[in-house]
Amino acid sequence: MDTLKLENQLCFPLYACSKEVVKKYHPLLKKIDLTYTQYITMMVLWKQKDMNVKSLGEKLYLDSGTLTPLLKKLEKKGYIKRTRNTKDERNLIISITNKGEELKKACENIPKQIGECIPLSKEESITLYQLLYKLLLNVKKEGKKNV
Amino acid sequence: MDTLKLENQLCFPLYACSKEVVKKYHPLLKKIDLTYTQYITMMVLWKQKDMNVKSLGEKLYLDSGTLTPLLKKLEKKGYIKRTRNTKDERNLIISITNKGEELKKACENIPKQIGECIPLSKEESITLYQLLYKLLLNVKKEGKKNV
DNA sequence: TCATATTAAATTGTATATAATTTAATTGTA
DNA sequence: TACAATTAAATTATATACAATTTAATATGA
Repeated sequence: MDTLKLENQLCFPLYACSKEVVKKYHPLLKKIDLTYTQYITMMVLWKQKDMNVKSLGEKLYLDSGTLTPLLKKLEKKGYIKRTRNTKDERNLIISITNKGEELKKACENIPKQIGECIPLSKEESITLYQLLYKLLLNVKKEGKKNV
Repeated sequence: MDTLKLENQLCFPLYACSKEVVKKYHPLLKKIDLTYTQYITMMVLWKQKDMNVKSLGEKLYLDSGTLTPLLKKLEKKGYIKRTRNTKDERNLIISITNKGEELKKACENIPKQIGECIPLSKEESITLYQLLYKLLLNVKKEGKKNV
């Protein structure tokens, strides 16, 4: 078996799937002027109102190189505030604004609309979800070992 | 259930997993001065020696906006040639060079090394692979319907 | 034929991503 | 207390991604 064929890779459908599914979000998110990355950032903040950039990055698997410009955009749109922690000025605290809270209402139908695009049964979706998290959490852990 | 929680999304672990796994390729590909996207492009060309940009893009789920600069880089490295189809000058034919063929040898151990980073059993990997392709092929089809 | 439509790449503009480096603040310790 | 080490963001450099537009070539049909 040729291990260097695209069809024999596990990584490629992962990579392609991710892009195709994220693409499905674009027309829905465009209406509220959010990108996918901005959307998942807001999702974290809808649950936890305050958070520094590092914790946000750990949840989202993103680093400050991606988050710094993204958070400045969200601040400009009025959804978040960026303030230094007075106890430790190294930490930038991201906090959600009222306008940011309200944005959640405009997003309420998105998961259902995306769900309708996913051509998998409920059982298949659950299996996929579990396998992805198993992979994600353990690959991540391995990565940290090397640091 | 709050559908707008990161933990309740199927898309997020897909997005995060894809990035984390692709990241595992970087140290391996760095040795041969390839990026992941360049690597999967070469993978297609190792199997099929000649191909226009459109077909390549369909296989890789990438458009000319991504491929044009990428292919120019691969040409500069000497792994491919870019020539216009004389029968139809709109088509740019991408063909692999001898140097490009030889590159395959240097990549032979990569799939095994990546495989060792994937914390899934053989059965789990197969299940994941099948679910991803089921998702990929049908989401893609739906996308095309709208064109 | 010749204007129109279609097609394939390339280009443009915007937004990620990430490795590596830098800056500034804080911690730990000799 | 100094001062090295560590930490958190920001910055820099490079490479994707992709929607939308443009350009050039080809196909189509009145």
